[in-house]
Amino acid sequence: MPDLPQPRRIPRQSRSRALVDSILEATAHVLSERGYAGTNTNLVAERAGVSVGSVYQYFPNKDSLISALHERHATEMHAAMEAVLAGMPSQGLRAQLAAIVRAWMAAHQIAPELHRVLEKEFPFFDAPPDQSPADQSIYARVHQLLEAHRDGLVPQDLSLAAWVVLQSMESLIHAAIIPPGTPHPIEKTEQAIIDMLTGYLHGGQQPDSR
Amino acid sequence: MPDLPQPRRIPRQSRSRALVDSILEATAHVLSERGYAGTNTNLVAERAGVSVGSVYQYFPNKDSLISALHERHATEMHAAMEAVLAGMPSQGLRAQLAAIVRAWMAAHQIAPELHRVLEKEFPFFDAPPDQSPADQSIYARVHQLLEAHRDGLVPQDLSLAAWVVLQSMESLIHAAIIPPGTPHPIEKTEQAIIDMLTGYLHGGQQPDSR
Amino acid sequence: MPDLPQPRRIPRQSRSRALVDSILEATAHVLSERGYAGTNTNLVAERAGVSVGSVYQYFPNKDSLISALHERHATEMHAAMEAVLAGMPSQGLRAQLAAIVRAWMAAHQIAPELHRVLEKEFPFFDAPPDQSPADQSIYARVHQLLEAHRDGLVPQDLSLAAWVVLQSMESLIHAAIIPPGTPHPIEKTEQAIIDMLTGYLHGGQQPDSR
Amino acid sequence: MPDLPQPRRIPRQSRSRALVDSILEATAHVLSERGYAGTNTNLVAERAGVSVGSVYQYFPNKDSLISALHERHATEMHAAMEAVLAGMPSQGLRAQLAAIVRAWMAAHQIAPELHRVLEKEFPFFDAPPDQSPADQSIYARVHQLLEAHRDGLVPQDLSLAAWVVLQSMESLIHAAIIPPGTPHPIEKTEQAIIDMLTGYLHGGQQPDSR
DNA sequence: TATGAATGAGCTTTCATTCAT
DNA sequence: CATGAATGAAAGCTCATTCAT
Repeated sequence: MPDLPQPRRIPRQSRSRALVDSILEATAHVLSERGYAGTNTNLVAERAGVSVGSVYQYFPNKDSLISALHERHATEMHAAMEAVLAGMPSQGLRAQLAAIVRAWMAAHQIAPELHRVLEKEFPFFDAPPDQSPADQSIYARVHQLLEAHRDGLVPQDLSLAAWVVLQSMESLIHAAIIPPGTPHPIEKTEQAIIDMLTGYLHGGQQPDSR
Repeated sequence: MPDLPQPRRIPRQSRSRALVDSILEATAHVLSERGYAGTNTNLVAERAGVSVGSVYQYFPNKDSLISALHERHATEMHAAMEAVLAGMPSQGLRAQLAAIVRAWMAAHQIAPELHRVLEKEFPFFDAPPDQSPADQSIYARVHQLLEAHRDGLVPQDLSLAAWVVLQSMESLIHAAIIPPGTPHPIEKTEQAIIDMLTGYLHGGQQPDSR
Repeated sequence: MPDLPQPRRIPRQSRSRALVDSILEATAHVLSERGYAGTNTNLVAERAGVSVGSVYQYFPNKDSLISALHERHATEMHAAMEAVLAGMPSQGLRAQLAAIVRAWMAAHQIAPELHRVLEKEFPFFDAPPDQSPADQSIYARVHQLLEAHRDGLVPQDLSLAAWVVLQSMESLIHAAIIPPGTPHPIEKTEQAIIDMLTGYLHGGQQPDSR
Repeated sequence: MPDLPQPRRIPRQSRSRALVDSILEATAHVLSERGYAGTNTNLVAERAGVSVGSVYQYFPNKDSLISALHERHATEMHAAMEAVLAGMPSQGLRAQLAAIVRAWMAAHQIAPELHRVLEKEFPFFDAPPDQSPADQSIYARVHQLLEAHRDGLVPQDLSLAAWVVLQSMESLIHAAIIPPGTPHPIEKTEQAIIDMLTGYLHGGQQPDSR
């Protein structure tokens, strides 16, 4: 399990691209429906309508499938974030964070079972999650966001603040969405997440905040 | 697999108790060193110095080992929390939360690898985490803590607030400690976690918060 | 599997006798309800209300349990035969065979599932069935019966005839009773068995033999 | 375990066919030499010169191996019966039954140990023997035989008669051949079986039937 | 004698991975 | 490149049997 989940060959031809996509799609399906323990490469191949051999043409091993799925998810989250921010260029940090939280919550609600598997079962592959390019981009973007509003922030170490914001945002969203999910109304939970982030970032300078 | 974590027989004699403990200890060791995928019942038995049969005398299956380990961890965290709070009866909420965070951080630093496996690889058994009695106790205690300081709190729904506080506290601690851990100094991270919780609970009512 | 199913010690004390009986009874129950594959010594011991160790006090191994059960059954069948014949001292062979068939059919109908297991799963232990004392007695009695009516018999080799009669009688009764049993009414089947035996033994000389 | 005997995939290519055959052959060998208890899938695979995986490619589980063997045997017996009858189109029932008995006796003498296992150890899988297509065909053929000679028969219910004839014929042949076998000369036993069947069917009114 | 915790060989079955076609 | 039959290591779990108490 030491080799990194790098696709064996970078597929550029559209046919290969489609193949990779359908394999990934199949992986997501099987993973959602049967969990990690119930997922195996033959099943994925069958579901994708290709042979096992073809799966191994593009993915060095079973775990790389999940790795790729995780990266795809991170990429989608990054895109969602960019899309949302592009639509609200010069607004306040609170509004921007709120928009991100809402967008991510919405995105996760589409396939909660898959995200459960991805979140709960993925990390155990030795792949350090921070190696993911998409994760890096997300981090960078949040960092940039904080810098843009540096003046109003309580935390001074923006790297640390970005890390804290991202970690708690992600884990709260996951906890809220992933089965069994929040015991509370989803909108209230969403608001609480936003409040928490804002409280941290803007938190203390208010004189009445004891 | 829905009703696992019940030991096959309730061990009352000290010999049985010791056996169960050594099996659990062995599980923790093997899990830490080899991860879930590399852990198997024969290995655990060997490490515990007993036969596989004995393992199955007390645990219905492999997963129940991890279940039990998880419960043990939750129980320890609950105890740590109680111990810390007992030593500071009538202090402010911030101080109390800070104490809990520090105690838990310290506790997790003892066997970070084990916690990585427990946190990251355990949840994939369908066992809903909320079924755990120890987890319930922890939640109840935090809820009680918030109630005792209800007057100074911004969030009004204390159930929700307890859920948010617990989720973010736990996930941030895990993210900080579990390999690869924070890229930031541990004390600063710790402080940031405390700030976040306090910011949420005491923080953001300010309309001018931009 | 080479050692013969001889009880370790011949129990003479009444307490031992009762123990052996309850173990045998438990074996019969478990065997009936779960089949050979589902039967194990611990289950039998539990059902009998004794410890496994006690089972091994009286039976050298698992198979000897079934052996003993088989022997018990054969003994019962022998007794039933003797009882029936004792009540009809000087009647015709046909009537006597008919009485035996009816008695055995009735006896087998009490616990068909157990007999299924006994008949179908027992023979596979290397114990040669003819070693059984009770089986020997049954054979001897049938042989004696034929001798008593030697004059009216077509077959001249009475040893062979006794073997044929016993084999077909037993197998037809088993086939009739053991699930799924005959597809025909039990009385008609019973009559057919009697007809077959009589047809063989009396062959053709009786014009009234229908 | 109710619907076993279906091979996982229907082998059409000659290579697969050969594989299935060699696995079955290996099963027969191992079963003959070591009995059911001593038979395991790894042994079968080894003997067949294939890997365990290949065994499971064509047979869903261990028991289905024996199921298949049983069906193969029934098919062979059916074929033997047809072959024999084809060679004696318009002869008397007695002659035809005699021919079948002789053919089956001969067939069983080839691998008595295997038949012992098949007959004695097989039925304990819940597979109802009557489900077997080959068994059905055999029954149908015997029924047809009786119908063709209906006029000379004492039994009027031909279904019942066919059942009785088949049951006793098979069980007597098995008892004669399967170790430890008859204590009587094989030819005399064979003749006795034929006499029994004829005695039942013709009731003995034929004075020439000795 | 009775107990039942402990043993551990051994079995069935799965599935990631390969490679001849 | 694609295929999918074949591989075989490996793992979970059972249960007949023992023996210290």
